[in-house]
Amino acid sequence: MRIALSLLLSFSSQYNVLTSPLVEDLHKDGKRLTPQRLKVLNLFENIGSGNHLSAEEVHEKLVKSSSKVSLATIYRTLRLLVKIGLLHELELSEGGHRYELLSNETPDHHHLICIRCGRTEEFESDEVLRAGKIAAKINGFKLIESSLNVRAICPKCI
Amino acid sequence: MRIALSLLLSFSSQYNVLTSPLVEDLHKDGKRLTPQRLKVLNLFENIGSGNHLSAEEVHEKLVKSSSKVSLATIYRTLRLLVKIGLLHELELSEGGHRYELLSNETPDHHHLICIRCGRTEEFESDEVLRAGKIAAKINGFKLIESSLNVRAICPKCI
DNA sequence: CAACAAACTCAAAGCTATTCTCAATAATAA
DNA sequence: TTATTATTGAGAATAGCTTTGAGTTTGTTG
Repeated sequence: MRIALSLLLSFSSQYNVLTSPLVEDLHKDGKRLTPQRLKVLNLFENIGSGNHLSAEEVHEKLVKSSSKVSLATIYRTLRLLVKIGLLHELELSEGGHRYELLSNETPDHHHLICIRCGRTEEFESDEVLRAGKIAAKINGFKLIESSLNVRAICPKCI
Repeated sequence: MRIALSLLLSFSSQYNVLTSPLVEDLHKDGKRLTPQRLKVLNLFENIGSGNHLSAEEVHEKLVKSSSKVSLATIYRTLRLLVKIGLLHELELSEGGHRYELLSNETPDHHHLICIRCGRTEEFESDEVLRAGKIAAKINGFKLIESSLNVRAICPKCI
């Protein structure tokens, strides 16, 4: 078991940019780097940024790749990774949160969501960001985040 | 009781544009115009379009104005009014649906939502609509609705 | 006005996403 | 290596919103 983890670690540090900041951030807080946390993070790195998974989907995917991680742990891990700043949490309208890799290169973006299958595409738009900023200012609100959710039906589901 | 309803009806038809189409739509389907349905619709007309209530809020307001309508009925009525096309259903992110009067004069609009108290302001933006339309087209999606939800904190809650 | 299905109320039950519990396990620091 | 203590797994519990059921009331139509 010890050997397996070492392998996992060295593998990760070769291929995953996020592993070492993760380790540091965790240890700073007396937290631990566990195989489960790595598995979740690796999953997001493998599917790449621009993909959005719910806790349930993360769970499914890990189970399918014969990496069983309990759902409770996934919820805990997702929260942790969001706090650390490695994942970004979206709140889509059709119930439930989704998560995506937060990389520095990814600017603020919006989502095109298929209401049938949940497929999500993202796009950027300065105009949209500007509109949100202006609306908040006019009403005296303190802006947190503005996201355009375009509800639509994707080609496969039409 | 019969008298009360007649009064309500004639009152409604003088002041509420929506009552007669409501009656027709209902009867067409063998459905009935009940005082409860009128009360819900009147509430939305009184607060005017541009206000968004959850089922729970509709319930509260009716109870306060000493018009007790059960919560179950409110849920059923809201669904009905949406189906008929008199109300528009929003799905905001922080859980739960909200409803607003759908009038022909109200163009597509977006929402500025206080994440603390739920206060919601609306605004319009052609740029935003255009951005949604373009995104859907590029990805081959069939557009249903695009709404910009600006999550923010309102002056009272800061 | 009477008959009858629709709709109402109240309360209980359902969802569904998330959190909690706690014994068992395992990552870390010394 | 060992002690310490964070973390895990599994399922039960929660929370909030929503729906359903049973029994009663009430629009509506002829």
